[in-house]
Amino acid sequence: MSTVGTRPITADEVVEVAGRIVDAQGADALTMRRLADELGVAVTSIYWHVGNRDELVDALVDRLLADVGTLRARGTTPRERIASLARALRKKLLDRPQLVALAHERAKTAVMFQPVQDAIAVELDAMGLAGAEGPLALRALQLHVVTSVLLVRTIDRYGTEQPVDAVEVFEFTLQALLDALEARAGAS
Amino acid sequence: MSTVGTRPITADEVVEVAGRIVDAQGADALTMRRLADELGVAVTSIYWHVGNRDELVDALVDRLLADVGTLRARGTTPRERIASLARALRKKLLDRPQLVALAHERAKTAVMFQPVQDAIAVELDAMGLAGAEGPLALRALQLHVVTSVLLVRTIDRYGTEQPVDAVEVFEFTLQALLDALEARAGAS
DNA sequence: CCGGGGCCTGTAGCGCCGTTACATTACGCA
DNA sequence: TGCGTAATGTAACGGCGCTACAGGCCCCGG
Repeated sequence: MSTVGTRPITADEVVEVAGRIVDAQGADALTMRRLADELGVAVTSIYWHVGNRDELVDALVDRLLADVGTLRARGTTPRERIASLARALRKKLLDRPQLVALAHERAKTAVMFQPVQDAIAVELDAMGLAGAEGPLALRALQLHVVTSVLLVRTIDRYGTEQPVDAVEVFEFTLQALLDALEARAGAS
Repeated sequence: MSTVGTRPITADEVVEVAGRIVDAQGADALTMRRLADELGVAVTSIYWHVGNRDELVDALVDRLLADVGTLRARGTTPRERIASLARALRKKLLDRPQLVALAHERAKTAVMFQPVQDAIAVELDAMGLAGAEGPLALRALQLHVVTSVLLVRTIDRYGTEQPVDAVEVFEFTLQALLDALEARAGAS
C-alpha cells in the first residue's frame, strides 16, 4: 500500500505499547508480530527502532527501574524507614507483576532492587550494623521483597489449608528480619 | 524405514529422557522434536505416550515431588527439626534448579512444598503455636525456602557489591524466622 | 531543478516451535 | 486367517523471532 500520510512511529511509542501489552496480557503475549499489528506497522519497523526482542524487554525493565528510583524513605527511626522502603518497593512492583516476572526471567531481578539498595544501606549504617553484616542484611531484605512480588501470581492456591493473606506473610517475615537486624546491631 | 526390530518406547522412558534434557540444558531446551531425536523416535510417538508438552512437564514435576516426599525431620527440639526440614528441602530442590523453575512457571511452586508442609505443621504445633498463627508461619517458611531456590540462578550478579554467600543469606532469614516463631510461641 | 543518501517501512522468506490429520506397520487374539 | 488396536511415521498448519532485500520519503548539496 502507499505509505503517503502514514505517521512514522518512534522507539518510545514502541516501548509504550509493548508495556501495555505486557501489563494487560502477560509477557508471553508480547510477540513482535502482535506488537506490530497493535502499532499498525510492519514487523521490520519495530526491529529498526528497538533492535530485537531482548532490547525491547530491556527498555521495558529500564522504564520500571526509573519508576522505582523515585521511592523515598519515610519515618523517624531506621527500622521504620527500612520497613517503609521495603513496603513501598513491594507495592510499586506489585503494580506490574507481569513486568517483574519478565525482568526476573532476564536475570535483572537484582537490578530492580538497586535504586532502594543504597537508601537501605544508609539506614542499616544508622542502626550501627558492622560492615561485614551490612551486605548480608541488605541481601536478605532484597530477596524478601523481590520474591514476595515474584510469587504473587502463584500464591493463591496452596493446597487445602485456608488461604493466608499475602500481605500478612510479607509483614511477618519483614518484622522477623528487622528484629534480627536490631538484635545484631544492639549486640555489636 | 522399516520398523522391524525397533523397540517400543514407554511413557516412563519419555519422562526420564525429558528430565535429563531439562537438568542438563534447561527448560527451554526441552522441545518435542529434540526429545524425539534423543529417543530415536518420531515426534508423534511422544504425543501418543504423554499427551502434550504440558502433561509431560506435569509428569516431570510429579517425579520431583515424589523425591521431595521422602524427606524426614532430624534433631531433638522443634526448632532444630524445622530448620533441618527447611535445609533438606532446599538442598533437594537445589539439585534440580531447572526443574524447579519449570514447576514455578507452571504455577506448581506451592505443590512442591506440600510434602514437608505437614511435617513442619507438626513441629509448629509442638512449639505451642496457636492455631491462627500456624498457617502464617508455615507460609512464611514455605516462601523462604522455595524462593531461595528460585533465585539461585539470578543470585550471582547483583550490582557492584561484593557477593554474599547464598547459603549465608538463607540461614540469616531462616534463623530470623525461627526466632520470631519462638518469641510468639513463648508469648502466647 | 535534480540527484543522491540518510531514514523508515514493506514483502517474502528461513528455521524453529507445538500440534495434528492421516497413512502405515506390528502384534495379539479369535 | 482375519481383524482390531497399539505404536509409529510422513507431512503439514499456524505461529514464533529474525533478516535480506527492495523501495518509498525527505532533505541537502550541486
